[in-house]
Amino acid sequence: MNPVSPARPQAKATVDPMSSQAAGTELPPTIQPRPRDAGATKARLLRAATEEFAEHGLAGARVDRIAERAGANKRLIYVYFGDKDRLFDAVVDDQARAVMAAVPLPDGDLAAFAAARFDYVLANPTVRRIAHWRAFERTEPTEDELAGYRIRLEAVAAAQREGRLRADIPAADLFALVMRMTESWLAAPTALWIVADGDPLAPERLAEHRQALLAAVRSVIVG
Amino acid sequence: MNPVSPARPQAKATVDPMSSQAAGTELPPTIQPRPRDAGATKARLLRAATEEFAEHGLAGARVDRIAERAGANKRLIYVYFGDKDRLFDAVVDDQARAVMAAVPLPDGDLAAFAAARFDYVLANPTVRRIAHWRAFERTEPTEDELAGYRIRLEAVAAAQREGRLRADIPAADLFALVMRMTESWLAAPTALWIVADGDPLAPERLAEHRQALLAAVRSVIVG
DNA sequence: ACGATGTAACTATCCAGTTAGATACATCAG
DNA sequence: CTGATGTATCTAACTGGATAGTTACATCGT
Repeated sequence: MNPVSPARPQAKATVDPMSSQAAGTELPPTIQPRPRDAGATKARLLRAATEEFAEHGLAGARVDRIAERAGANKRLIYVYFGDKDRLFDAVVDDQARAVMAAVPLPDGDLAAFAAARFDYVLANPTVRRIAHWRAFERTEPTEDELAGYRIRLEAVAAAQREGRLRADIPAADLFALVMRMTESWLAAPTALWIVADGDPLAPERLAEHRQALLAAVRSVIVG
Repeated sequence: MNPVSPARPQAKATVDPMSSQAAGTELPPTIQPRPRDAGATKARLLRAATEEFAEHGLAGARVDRIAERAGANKRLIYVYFGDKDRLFDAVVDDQARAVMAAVPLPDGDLAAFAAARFDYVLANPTVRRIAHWRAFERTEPTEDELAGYRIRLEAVAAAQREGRLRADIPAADLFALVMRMTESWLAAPTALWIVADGDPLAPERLAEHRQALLAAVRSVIVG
């Protein structure tokens, strides 16, 4: 690759920001060298990547920006995660696992599920953005994710058999409908938000929508 | 503009692919020069851009690929549309206008609206992808779009006043819910599709979901 | 002294946007 | 009808800046 570049000595002394007896008056003002902690650094990188990917998507995200946000060196991304794509996968898996854990489907109670999911997505906006970008850029769900959906679908089917949920709609369709409904306000087109005047994200407005959402879900699930 | 370029004679003869008495045996084998038609070229570019942006988003789309898909020269994108961003805007506007025209909300009949929207999105997959990418990358709805939503919202509100739609949910919320429901199957996570076995896009399956969707919408809109 | 952790500088590639034309077609002068 | 001239349409090749990924070291903890 780079056959002609034999060492570059003493370059160090000229730029080392740590050397205390540096020539100038420039005593480095409390640049703590940060205690080394691979786990913490990796976690900071994952967090930074989550924000960056949420904002810009896979293609729009910049590896340099991720390193900067994490206050870590770019190289570490390649050490810990491999490359940009696998970092994205790591972020996606992490987010998917977090939602699955935070929003269960107790006893196939889709109304409770809808409420929990609305609250979670409201509190964690990145989840929705990551999920959507993932759906477009890449596919390949993880085994964890499949298992999560399998459990939820079985819970819905059981509740249908026991008459607690309407049975004239397939379990998957019913679940997909309700899941989608939970995002209807937060994912609504900007134009709709503008036309429906008032701040769409004001706490009272969100509370009002939450009630509307739950009323609608209740209507759907009983038939 | 071009102060130092006085005429440019006979350069032509050296490369003219049309000159029938060209030296070599290389008779250009039916490379039709394509009749010049600015409108058609522009339309081909817009169509190609729509596909490219739908597949890759704004950041992921490649201007060179768009030109190639259109069978046109890259330069023409800059002549006709300005730059990549404005080409994206053109695509978004075009798609938004198309959906607005194709999916009306007659008399605030949300069930009919849901059916029409489901059918349209099914037949035009790019619309959904473009809309989603737009929501993330850029905002700024057009005046046409605002007007479209205003009309639809008023139709819903009117139907609510006349008792044809439930009135305990704000018009905007009800509309957002129904609109979102129409995409629940097509936008469902891959994992859900896999877990609910069978081909999710098979005609019979789609017909089944369509029925489920309409049943659910009917439940929602009456209360 | 050795592996794990960290850093700055570098490179090869890609890609949006530009330059400098070339070709088709219309119109008009002779 | 004929060639000259202007204009809209189209093209290949280039450029400068950005960006993913690498190299060659440095330093810490043990």
